[in-house]
Order: sequence, then structure tokens, then C-alpha cells
Amino acid sequence: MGARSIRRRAVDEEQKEERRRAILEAAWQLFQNTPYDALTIADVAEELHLAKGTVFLYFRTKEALFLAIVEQQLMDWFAEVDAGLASMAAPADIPQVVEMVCRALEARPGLVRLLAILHTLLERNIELAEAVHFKHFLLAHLTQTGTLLEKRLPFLAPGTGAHLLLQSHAMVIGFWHLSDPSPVVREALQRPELRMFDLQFVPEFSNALQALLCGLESTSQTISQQGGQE
Amino acid sequence: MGARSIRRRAVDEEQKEERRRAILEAAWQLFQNTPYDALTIADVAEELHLAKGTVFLYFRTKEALFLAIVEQQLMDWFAEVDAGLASMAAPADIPQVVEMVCRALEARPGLVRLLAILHTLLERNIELAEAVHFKHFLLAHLTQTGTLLEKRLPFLAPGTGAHLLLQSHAMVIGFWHLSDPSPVVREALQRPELRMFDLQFVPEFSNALQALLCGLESTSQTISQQGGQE
Amino acid sequence: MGARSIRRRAVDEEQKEERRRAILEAAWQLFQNTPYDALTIADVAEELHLAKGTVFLYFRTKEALFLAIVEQQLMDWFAEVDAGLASMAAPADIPQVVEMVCRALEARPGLVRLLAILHTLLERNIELAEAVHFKHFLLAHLTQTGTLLEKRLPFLAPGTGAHLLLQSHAMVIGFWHLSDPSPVVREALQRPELRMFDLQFVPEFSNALQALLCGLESTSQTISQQGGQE
Amino acid sequence: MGARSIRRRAVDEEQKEERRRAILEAAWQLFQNTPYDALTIADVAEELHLAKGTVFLYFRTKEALFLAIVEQQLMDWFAEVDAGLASMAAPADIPQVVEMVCRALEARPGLVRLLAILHTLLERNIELAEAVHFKHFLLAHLTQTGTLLEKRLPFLAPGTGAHLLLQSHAMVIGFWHLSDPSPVVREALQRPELRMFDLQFVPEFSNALQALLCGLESTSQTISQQGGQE
DNA sequence: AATGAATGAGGATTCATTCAT
DNA sequence: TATGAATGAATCCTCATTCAT
Repeated sequence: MGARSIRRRAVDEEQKEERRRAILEAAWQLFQNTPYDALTIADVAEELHLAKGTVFLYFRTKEALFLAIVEQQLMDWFAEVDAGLASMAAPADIPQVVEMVCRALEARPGLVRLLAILHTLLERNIELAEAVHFKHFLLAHLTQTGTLLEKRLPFLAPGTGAHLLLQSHAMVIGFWHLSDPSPVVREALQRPELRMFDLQFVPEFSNALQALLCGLESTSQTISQQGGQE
Repeated sequence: MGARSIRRRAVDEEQKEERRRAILEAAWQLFQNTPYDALTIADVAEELHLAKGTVFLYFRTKEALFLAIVEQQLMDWFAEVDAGLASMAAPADIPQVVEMVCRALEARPGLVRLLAILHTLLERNIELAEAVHFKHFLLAHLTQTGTLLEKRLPFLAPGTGAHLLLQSHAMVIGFWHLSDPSPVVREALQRPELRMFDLQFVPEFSNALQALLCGLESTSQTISQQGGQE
Repeated sequence: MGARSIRRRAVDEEQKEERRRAILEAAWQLFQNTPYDALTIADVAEELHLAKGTVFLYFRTKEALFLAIVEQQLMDWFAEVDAGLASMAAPADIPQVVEMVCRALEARPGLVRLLAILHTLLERNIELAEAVHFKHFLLAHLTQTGTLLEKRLPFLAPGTGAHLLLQSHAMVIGFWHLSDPSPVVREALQRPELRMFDLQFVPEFSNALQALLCGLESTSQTISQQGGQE
Repeated sequence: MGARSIRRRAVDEEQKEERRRAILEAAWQLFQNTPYDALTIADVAEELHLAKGTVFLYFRTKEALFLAIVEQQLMDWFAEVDAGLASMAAPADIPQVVEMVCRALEARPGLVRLLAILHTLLERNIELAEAVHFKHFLLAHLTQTGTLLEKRLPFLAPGTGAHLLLQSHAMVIGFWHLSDPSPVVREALQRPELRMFDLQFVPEFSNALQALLCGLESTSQTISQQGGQE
């Protein structure tokens, strides 16, 4: 196994943080090739030559560990999207924004897989404080990135950017489910007449997001026109 | 207990079909008040005064049973939507269509819950033939209802109605996940600053679907205008 | 392993009862040489060439299994004591009764060990119905044997025989704890000056029970004398 | 939290002894509201703002810690009983002695709970030296208090006082087990017909001890009478 | 066709104790 | 002496599914 060794005993805060990162990294790597259910804490510990108990010293539950991974990966994703938005001209093209968002997702298939089980698995078996923390984290980023979005897509009413991101989140989940069939179903979808079910995540998501945005844009225009006419 | 009795031994095809329906009905009723994981085949059998093994005579696996329920409920849903569409004027309003679709969903919360686990749970542990059957079933209805949609919403290009239904399916899954948090998360969302995460399924889905449709409409207009200009 | 085979599949009630007995017997045998904590259900199942799950088909929990053993062994013990009492002359000697009771205990060291953990381990993790059943079982035997005792030991006021048995039960527990030290403590007790702690269960229990009975007898005499004087 | 602070680093013997006492005190306080199994060394350490490891510097194991508590509490108890006996007239009433002993127990429910697990939990996982120490401690007090008892209760043959205390110890254990049922059993015992199992520790213990003493008394009288006759 | 007994895989988690610092 | 990070053992039970009857 590609076991990455760590120095003995994390004494000061910095070392503990490093170990925490190491655990996150190991779990994240293992998750690339293993479904969540099949991935055990024992696997993670073994990968790091740690005892199982040690992992639980850093993450209270398996769910908390993967929620932290989601947080980390989402942070990356938000950063990339924020940067992408920042580098765009003030009124940006919808397709341009959509493409950038999709690229950021495409580069993180593991994140998409995690988002697809976020509500059904990861957000179970956590404590109130953990839930609150995670949602606060989300809130902060949704607000920030949402605000950036509003600047680049002026048809977004003030304060609706964050909600648009939630809508995108829903679509990520939904389209991932549709585009990640079980092996047997995948085989079934090879039949020519069933090809319409054989969807690719990125194009589908991209499509839908684009349509959604166009819809929001056209609706806002109608409203402003009506407003102008009066 | 609401145990429904059944005649002994189903000998001819008709009786077998009736028993099959009884099992579906019992499972569906129990599912109203019990999450999928917590609902056991033993519960279903007991409800019908049948032996566990008998249920497996009619449905090869638990997944196959619930997939059949999905099929049944979807059939109902498609029927209602088809009727709704049929009763509309030829170029229908988007909001009118959206509302009708949402009403049909709202009346079937159990169906929505099943769709949300369709790809992650139900479509696992089935055989190729079952997968093919289910997808053929879906294909037929998506095609039919999709065609009806295309007639009512002329901005839908020929052949895109079925795909639009798939997109809606994705959004059902995604928005259900967002609007059905675990108890702990639900508690967290009571905090005022986190209220933006406390979403209602129907309004959210309705919103997004409407936007999507508007987007498709506006895009098609642009295209046709461009086409017309040239 | 001394695995005792059983015919396949216990279909009728008789076979099921036989299998139930076989499980009890296997667990009881294993318990002779293994402390409760160290004895796993898996051991019991393996001994019988059964699957673990099968054992749980007959006993809901490990505690329920051992509670059933206690019941069985106690039933034997009560039977022996009842017979012993029945064969005695009407006003029996206290020492005679004590000796008979002790003999019945001495023949069942496993039962004594179980009684010593009855309240701290076995009666935990059971359901109300199981608790009620066990206590009803106890009640029946305590009442019956208690009544017999009252007949043989006339100084026992009507209705106090059962309570006397409860007192004996308490003393069984207490003296067993005192006479069953851990290996290390046992070693310590080898020292000459600590010999007073190296107690034998039967003599100690016998002694104390005899004293208790004598006390009850003398007290009752005093009372009746006082009654007679008036 | 009722966290009690302690000076840093115990350098001289006196400070170390003080810290030892503080640990005992904290564990004892926490034990008032928490069962032994549920009380962790971490809790004790936290209560004192100490590190877990520090506790193990003063007590080799959890069992040794609680054994020390037993020792401390027993010392108190012996002192109270000794004082009580000392203040009695030379030939004391049995009921008087019994009542005094029971009062001393009643004031220390925690001690009773500890005695009930002394042999099954606390005396496991200790070393020979610790066992020897504890038994020597017991020996000294049993001898002393036993001797006092013999003086107050002349029917006690010389040297039997200590043994009587051991017998009382057994009865404490046994009657505590009987009077401290698990929650489920306690619920079961609410049924009218099962009320005979719903025992109170002090009355039961008091009763039995009194009977035991009366028995010893009457037996000794018989013997001495027999002796006198010859 | 119906039964229901038998199967058996599958894993997070706690906490007393140790020991490097 | 104090710390607290690291260790790792230990196990019951559910339930979908099978298959002998």
C-alpha cells in the first residue's frame, strides 16, 4: 500500500494539524477508488500506519471525517470559482460562468460523489455542533461566492446568488445520480434504445444550469421591462 | 394491526397477479411511515399474514419490490400529468404546466422519497433483465409524456420532451435531498442565520423547473430569431 | 470440540423445543469452563455447528439465553429442594433443612455462579416482557417452595417462606462473591495471616443460613411466649 | 463544573499525598452520580484539571483507584461503628447494634454500591502487593471492630467477631444486588403481584442481620447450657 | 405455491493504559 | 512529575436471502 509515514507523536498544534491533514488526505485518496460504504476507518488507519483509535482522536465519527473532506474540497472549489469569477468582466456571459463552474466540478469527481451522499449519509450521525459548524461554513462561502455571482450576472437580484448556488447544488446531486448508474444498469443502458439514459454528468449539469440561468435572466428582463413600462 | 387477509394459495395467473398487487400495496402503505432502510420484508409479510419466503416468490429482492412500487407510482404520476397536459390549450403557459406537474408530485410524497433513493439504493442489487425492463418502462412513458409536453410547450424541440423529464427527475432528487435533512441538521437549521438552508421541496422544485423552462424557451426564441433573421 | 450435531431444520414445535434445549445445554456446558464475559454466542453456535444468527432465532440476546439457563437450573434446584422437603418429617430439624438446601446448591456450582451475576449482568439488556416472565417464574417457585418450608419449619409465619428464600438468595450471592476471589487475590489469601478471608462457599453459606433460621426460630418463640403470657 | 484546582507539580511527599487525596475525592464525588462502568478516568482527570496520565501516576489502574476509595470509605465506616460500639453498655442489645451498623451503612450508599462490585470488578486487575495490602487493611479493621463486637455481644465466641463482619459483608453484597434492579426489572416489579421482589436495602439487610445475630445468640445459649449441664 | 428455519457477513467505537516528550 | 497522543482489543446483532420441507 502507498502508506505514507508520519513522524511519531504530534505534540504541538502544528503537528496535530499536519496529522489531521494526513488523515484527511489518506481518506480522500482511498475514496477515489472505493465507495463510501466499502471504505472503513481501519483502511484509513492502516494506510497511515496508525491505530484505528488514533483516527477517532482526530475525527469523532466516520461521518465527521468525510464531512471534513467535503469542507476541504468545497473550499477548494469555492476558491477556484471565486478566482474564476474575479477574472471575468463585469457583466459576464452566462455560458462563460457555466463553463467555469463546470470545469471546477469536473476537476473534482470525488467531490461530486461526496455531494451526492452528503444529505443521505454524511449528515447523519453527526452532532448538532458539527452540523452547525458545517452549515456556517457553507453559509459563508455561499454568501461570498453568491455575491460575486450577483456582480458578474447582473440579472441576479441582490441576495439571490447564494440561493442560486443551492439550486446548483441540488442539480449536482440529481444529475450525478442519473449519470452514475450501478454496473448492472450501466450494462442495460448499452442497448441502443436506452441510450437516452446514458448521461454524462458534466454536459447534463452544464446544460441544465445554463437553461436555469437563462430562465432567470429572461424572467428578470421581463420584470424590469414591465417596471420600465409603468 | 391493519393486516389485510389474502386468500390461500394463488393458483391461477389472476390470483397470483392479485397477490402481487397486495404485496405492492402493503409495502407501499408501510413505506408511508417508515424509511426504506427501516422497513423490512418481514414487516411486509407480517402485514399480509404471509411468510417472508412468499414475498420473495413474487419479488426476487427487496430492491425489485420497491422498484416495482416506483413503477406503479410513476405510472400513476405519468397518467395524471398526461391528463393534465391533455386538458390544456395547445400553447400552454409555462407556469400552468409547472404547477400541474408539481401538484402531481405533491400528491405523492412517497414517490419523491423513492426517486431520491432510486439510483443509490433501488437500482443496486437487481438483475440485468429487471434493469432493462424498468428502463424500458421509463422510456415508454418519458417518450409519451415528453411528446405531449412538446405539443403544449412548442419551444421544446422535437424529441427533447423526454429529456426535459429526465432533467426534472434530476431536480426532484436534488431538491428532495436538500429539503429532507436529518433530524440533527433540521435542528441546526432552526437558527435564524441558517434559515436559507431550510428549504421546502415543492416551492424550490417548482421555482427551478420554471426557471429551467423559461431558459429553454428564451434560448429557443433566440435561436429561431437568429434563424429567421438570416 | 465436543460438537453435538442436530438434525437439519427444526420444523415442528417438538424439534424446535429440542433445538432450544440443545442451545441451552451447549451454553451451559461451555459456561462450566468459561466465565460469562469470555463466553461468546459465536462459541455456542460453533459448538452446535450452527450459524450465529440461528442462536438469536431462539434467544433474543445473550442475556436472555443465560436467563433461560438460570430458569432451567433453578427449576431443577427447586425440584430437588421440594422433594427433599417433602421427604422430611413435619416439624423438621433446621440443620436437616439447611444441609439439604446446601447439597442442592453444592451440586450446581454453575448455578451459583450465575446467581452471582444475575442482577448485575443477566437482568440487564432484557425486555420488560422477559423480566416479567422471569419474575413470575421465580414467584411461582418461591411461593410453592416457600409454602413447603413453612410446613416443615413451623416457626415460619405463614407467607414468610418465600421471603426466606429471597434472603437465602441474597446470601448465596454474597457468600459466592466472598469465596470466589480473583486469581491474584486467591494467591494473596494463601498467606497464613490472611487465611480468614479464604472462605469456602458451602460451609459459609450453610453456617449463615443456619444462624438465620435459628434466629427466626428463637424470635418466633419469644413472640409466641409473649403471646401466651398475655 | 465543580472542578477543583490543584497546585502545580507535587514535589515533596506531602504534596503528593494531597494530590492523591484530591484524586480520591474527585472520583468519589463523581461516583455518587455515575455507575462504575460509566465513570471514566478521563472524567476524574478533567474534574481536577489534570491529564489522564497523571491519575495513573498515583493509581496504577482504575481498579486500584476505586479499591483505595473503598479502603477510605470503609475506614470511615469502621470508625463510626467502633465509636458506636464504644458508646454502648457492655452487654448490648442486638437491635441496638444492628441499628447502629445499618445507620452507618445508610449514610454511605456509595460504599454499599462499591462493596457490591468489590469482588467481581475491583479486585480484578490488581497486583499481588495491592491485594495483600487491601486484605491486610481489612484484616486489621475486622479484627479490631470484631473484638469490640465480641465485647458488646458476649454470645460471640472470642475470635468470631471478625468473621461475623465478613458475614455481614456478604449480606450487604447480596441484599444490595436484590434491591438494585435494572430499570426494566424495576418497572416489572411495579406490578402488584411482583411487589415481593421490590426490596429496600436497609430494612432487608437489617432484618437478616438481626436474625443472624439472634441465631448466633440462641445457639451459643444452647451450647453454654449444654456445657453447664454436664 | 407456501412456509419459516437457517444462514452469515459486516464495523464503528470506547477507554484503560502506555510512553515519548 | 506532568502531559496527552497513541494504542488496540473486543463483539453483539440484523435481516435479506435461501432452501428443505
